[in-house]
Amino acid sequence: MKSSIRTVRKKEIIEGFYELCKREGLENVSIAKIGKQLGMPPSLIMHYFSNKRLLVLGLIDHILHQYQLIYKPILLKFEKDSSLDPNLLVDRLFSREWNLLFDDGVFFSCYAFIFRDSTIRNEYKKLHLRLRSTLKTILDKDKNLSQKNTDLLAEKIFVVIEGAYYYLSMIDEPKEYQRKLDIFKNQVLELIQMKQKTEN
Amino acid sequence: MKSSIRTVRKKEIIEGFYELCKREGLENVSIAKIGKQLGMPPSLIMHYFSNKRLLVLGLIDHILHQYQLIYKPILLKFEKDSSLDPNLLVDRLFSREWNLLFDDGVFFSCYAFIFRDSTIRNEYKKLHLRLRSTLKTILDKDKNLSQKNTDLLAEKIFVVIEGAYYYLSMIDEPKEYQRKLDIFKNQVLELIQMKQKTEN
DNA sequence: ATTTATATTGAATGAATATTCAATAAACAA
DNA sequence: TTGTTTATTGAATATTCATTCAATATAAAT
Repeated sequence: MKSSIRTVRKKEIIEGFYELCKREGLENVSIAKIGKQLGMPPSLIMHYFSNKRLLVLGLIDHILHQYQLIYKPILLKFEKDSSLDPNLLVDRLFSREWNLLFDDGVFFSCYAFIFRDSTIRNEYKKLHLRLRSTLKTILDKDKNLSQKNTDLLAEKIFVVIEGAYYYLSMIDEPKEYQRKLDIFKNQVLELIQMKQKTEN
Repeated sequence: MKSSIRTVRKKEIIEGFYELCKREGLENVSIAKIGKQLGMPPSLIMHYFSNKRLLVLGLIDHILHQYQLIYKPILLKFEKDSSLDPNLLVDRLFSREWNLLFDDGVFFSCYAFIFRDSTIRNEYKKLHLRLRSTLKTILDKDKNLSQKNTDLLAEKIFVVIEGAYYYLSMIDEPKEYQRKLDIFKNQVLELIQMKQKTEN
């Protein structure tokens, strides 16, 4: 009830924008095209987003929100159990089921904005800090990792995840993909099971 | 002498394109703007690149070429010496002096194309395979790493480098940047000095 | 029911877009 | 020098772009 027309429509517009970006690429989407996709005049879109930058900002907000929605349940699953099966954790961290909900092309197109827009850069940064922090919370629950620097460990784990996300996006041959994925999963496993030093 | 007008002009156009992308972002650069920047009519640009896709393709070719030019000397330095100082290697791998020659924003904008253009995807893939292969060659020269799976090691090292490249791009505070950089450099050092298993 | 605020429409704007074309100039080959 | 290919120009195309505006409809508040 509280969701006024305004809120609903803004969401609808951003989602239409996102769909078009998936299909045609961010650089090819115009306000007119979004209007056509949603069956509304461009002027209505301008009514809610008074210029295109705000529209892009809204899209990025949406994407980062999605990103978080997908990662978090994976991680929260382990917040219930106080014991931690490293293999299971790693499996979940590298699970790509989110690919159905989430388009990598749009993600990287938007990521490119961080280099010319500090607002966007900070949003991205905040998201990644949150992801690391959640992972640390989970690692802290593991008795085997007590007295280890889990902050540091979370940092090292995520840099592999992000490198893998970047690198694997180029691979379309399934066997090659799986082979490389296994390497990176193993790399993270080794980090978790390593005699972790406290200082860097 | 062998460089015909055609070759020279094409290069000039791509470089103008690249400069504009740095300043204004790939999505805001038009053929007319490139023409203005270079003092030539848009029709001349179309004479050499018959449509915009070819222009983008040329830009990506240029970028990947630059990328390679910057990495390779770093790595080739170690091809001369048969001994390998891991600290020095890691320093070079993470050196960001290339930032002066190379714009990260343009790189990621172009990277986003891999998701909708398989030609571009393959170009990016080829580049990354080459980088890993060069690193392997270097690692193979180190006696301490003999009988280790250097293929695998190169893969693990580069995924950290790439994750770091991605992640550090968000950090503008120099101290924080340095702190994180040190973590990732150390992570690679540990990989090199680790008792590396032969299988995965 | 009347007022007020918001939502929606459709038409219009001028600027910018990629691309085409015919004409001229320069470079090259014979 | 003549002929031919390539380089360069500038004007023109139709289309699309983000954005504005005034008019109308709907919803919310009184």
